[in-house]
Amino acid sequence: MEYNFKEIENNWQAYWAKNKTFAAKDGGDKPKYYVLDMFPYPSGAGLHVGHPLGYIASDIVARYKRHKGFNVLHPMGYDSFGLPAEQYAIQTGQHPKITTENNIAVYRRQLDKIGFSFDWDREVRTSDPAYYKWTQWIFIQIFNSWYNKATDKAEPISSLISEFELNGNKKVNACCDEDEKSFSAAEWQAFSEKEQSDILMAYRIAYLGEAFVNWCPALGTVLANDEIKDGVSERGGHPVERKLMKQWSMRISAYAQRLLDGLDTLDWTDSLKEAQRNWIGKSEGTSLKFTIQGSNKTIEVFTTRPDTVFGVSFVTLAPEHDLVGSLTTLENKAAVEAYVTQAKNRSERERQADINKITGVFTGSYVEHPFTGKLIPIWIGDYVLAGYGTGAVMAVPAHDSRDYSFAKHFGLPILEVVKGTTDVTQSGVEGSYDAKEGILINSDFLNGLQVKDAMKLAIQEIEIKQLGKGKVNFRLRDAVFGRQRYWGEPIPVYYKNDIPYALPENELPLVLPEVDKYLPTEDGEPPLARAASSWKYKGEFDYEHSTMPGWAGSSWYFLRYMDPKNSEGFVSKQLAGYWKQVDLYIGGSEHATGHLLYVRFWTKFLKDLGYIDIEEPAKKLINQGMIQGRSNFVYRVNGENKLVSAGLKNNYEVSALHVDVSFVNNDVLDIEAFKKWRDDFKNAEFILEDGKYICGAEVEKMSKSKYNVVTPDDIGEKFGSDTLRLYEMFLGPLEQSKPWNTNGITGVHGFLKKLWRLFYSSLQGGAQGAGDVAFNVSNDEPTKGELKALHKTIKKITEDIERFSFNTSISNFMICVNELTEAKCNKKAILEPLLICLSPYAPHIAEELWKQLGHTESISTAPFPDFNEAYLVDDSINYPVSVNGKLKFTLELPATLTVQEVEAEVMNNEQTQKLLEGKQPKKVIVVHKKIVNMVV
RNA sequence: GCCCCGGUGGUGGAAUUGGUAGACACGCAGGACUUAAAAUCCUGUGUCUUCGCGGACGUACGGGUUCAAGUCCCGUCUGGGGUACCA
Repeated sequence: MEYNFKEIENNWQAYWAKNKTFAAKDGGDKPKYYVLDMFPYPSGAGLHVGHPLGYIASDIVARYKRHKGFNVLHPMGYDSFGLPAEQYAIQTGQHPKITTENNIAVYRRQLDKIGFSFDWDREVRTSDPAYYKWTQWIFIQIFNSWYNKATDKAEPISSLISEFELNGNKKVNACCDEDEKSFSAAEWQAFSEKEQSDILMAYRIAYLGEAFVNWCPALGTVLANDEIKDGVSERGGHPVERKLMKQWSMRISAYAQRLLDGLDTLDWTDSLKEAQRNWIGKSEGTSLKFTIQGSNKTIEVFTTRPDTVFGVSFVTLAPEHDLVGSLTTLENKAAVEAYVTQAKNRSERERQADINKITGVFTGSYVEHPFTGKLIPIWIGDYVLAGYGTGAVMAVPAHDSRDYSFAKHFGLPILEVVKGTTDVTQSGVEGSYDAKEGILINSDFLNGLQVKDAMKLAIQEIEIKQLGKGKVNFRLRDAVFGRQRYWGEPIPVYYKNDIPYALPENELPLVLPEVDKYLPTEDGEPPLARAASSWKYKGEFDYEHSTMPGWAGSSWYFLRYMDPKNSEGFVSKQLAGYWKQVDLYIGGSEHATGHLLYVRFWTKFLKDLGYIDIEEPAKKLINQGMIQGRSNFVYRVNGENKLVSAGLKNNYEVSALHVDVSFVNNDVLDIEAFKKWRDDFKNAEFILEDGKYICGAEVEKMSKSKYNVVTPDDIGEKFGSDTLRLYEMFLGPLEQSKPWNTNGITGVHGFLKKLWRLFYSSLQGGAQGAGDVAFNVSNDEPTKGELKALHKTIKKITEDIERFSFNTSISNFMICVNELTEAKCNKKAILEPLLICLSPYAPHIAEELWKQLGHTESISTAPFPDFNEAYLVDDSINYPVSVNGKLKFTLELPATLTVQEVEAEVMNNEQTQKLLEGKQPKKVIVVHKKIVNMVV
């Protein structure tokens, strides 16, 4: 029987589905192991070969852990709310639900074909009302919570209300909007319901607030920062502008410190943790007040360099700063007003476009230096951001590059206060000295101190003089939570007398209503405003018209898989307690600062409220690299219907055209297929080299428009899924990005055929046809060599899986099969354990051969073979002998020899004598069982 | 600019704690089987040099540490990713 992968793979996929082979049990004696993939957005294009890369890796781990005796949870689902389906709906009028369901069906078929061991009974879809009911429920919990800094966790809003009733807000230490006024208990009682609601809103973790958002007029929606690239929307490339809008937001900033601290407990890559640290952007410094000349008002700045306070040569305010109006003197009024208007109207895009253009204007006013009393001019500049710190900076041009550029541009003084490697005040020296190293000079009481010590002392002095205090700032902003779109979870809120109320939990889910069109209304309201007039709470009160952003559903889905059918809660406490954290999470690095921050945030929140026990969603995380496409080109002679082979293109004026990679094999074009592809090439003339048309090639992103998309289906059709799985792993390290090419696929396919032949061979050796050979496995005792080959492989494979080095495992399997083929080994005692090792990688062929060996149960839970060191011990060791570190020859010596005996053997050796030419080596180094090195 | 990760044959890549660089696979060349092809099998394949034995060089580049460096340290070049006026 030949290796008929098609039949084998179909049979076993049907078997697994029918027998629910991979269903996870919610408990039992086995230790649990949770392997999770980032679930896909089901796009219309289906899966391409890049998608399964991570899924194959996680599937190998899941299957391996089952062999190792774990109760494995390995689920899959769909992040099925999203803009593409909505865009499609806008264009075609088809309901996004329909498109989404169709796309999911395609994904499912493609996934099934690859033979993943998912527990499909636990599938979740974020767009399913039974799922988003709980997304909405969690939103309500967040809405009904505030962040208590005293206990450093989220608490129910009811505890805050009680405190307000008792003591007002004087003793409350919360993460809330800045500029909250203080009030007493009596004042609280006297506030109207609307006033109370507004105050509470400033404390809620999910809150309705005014926020500058990235408004995209063309899409009629608000975009997150990570949806904007180069000032235009990532999708569609439309211009984006800054606009102040009422928006639902999440107070993720309350969790900044915990999000930062938690990173230390995680087994994630350094680069990913670093990306999150930068995003959170903690900076320690101090606030400092500058008194305005001729006034009792002050300007408060935030600085991380209080040590350089004697180097301040001006103060810069953001154009939006409150004091701008009152500080401007009469003669500067016109210039300042013009500047402020211009700066405010500059969209984010324009600001980014001319990032290096320095602009600013002098107010005409001065502040007094807090220590020297010297007068310092107040400027306005849009390099200062209104939303960060206090919206004002003390400018120290000698030691801050932005202040430096500003000072240079406007001819302001530059005072050196830190003696570093360069003196910025010297002519010819360009740029500031920003390093936090050096000795303080020109700085009164700080003179002679190191920067670090000067910082401490400066803060101390500032605090004593009550000019300000040490402070920590975070770059992390609250996340806007509303989208003016249709295809998302409705926010479960209604409005009564202009006050937002959360829906009662027993009225969930608030189902997405039908609309006539998926566009904003004429007056700019979101699509949900198009819902029938009956779509009102209690038939009377308007619902919120925004929907949730894409990250809502994905911020807790890992919990739902634990208890997917639960109708009483988002997850039961008991099952959350059983499955706990994700043990291994695999997904793309593009989610480094989006999804992976939000899911950590929600996890911490749910823990604070006692629903789950874990602080972090995923212990270990691996980013699989991107699989890039490899595009092929043909070269058309300009103005003619003539195509030139790549090697000859320099002889002509040509333009390169993308050609569908399915007509190209090893860069050779299938001319007949190509002619049929597009009518305009039907009569084209081809200029060949060596009788072939050679295409040009380039590595690019895999995309439809570049005709370089390769789907797993094609490979599966030609070589089978086991080959696809092995090949994707064989390409290189999981985390590395690499272009897809099928050049080596025959190698892994050949390996599987060779494995098959170990079981189905007449064992005549040498060249043999693929004739009809019977299953032929013997029960003979294995030889020492065969056992060594097997156990070497068990050892390597185990180590490889534990460190997620899947590409090297495949090599090791190849080596093993090569050795067994060489030894003509068809012994059950060797082949049976080998099959178990291989089954996580190539499960179909493993199941089939396992069955042929006489087993009636699936191979999937067969215990992983134990590795026995004894089989690996060699009787002799092949010592490399080198002179001055350069290898000269190798010497086979008994393993029992001691270091001294090895040295003696080497020295007495003929070849050594020849090399030394009678001289004595200065030194001989023998590393036992490793190497011998002589120094001469 | 800053932060992170890389740079090894014609190609993908291996070398886990410093210890025989190039495993495994592709490609290429030659050969066997075949009327032929496919499939399969065998041999060779880092570069230079030599008829050959062999020798020299070799992990982006320049230094250093070490008996020994792809691996550790310093500097430079270069590719990829993240981030961007965050005071």
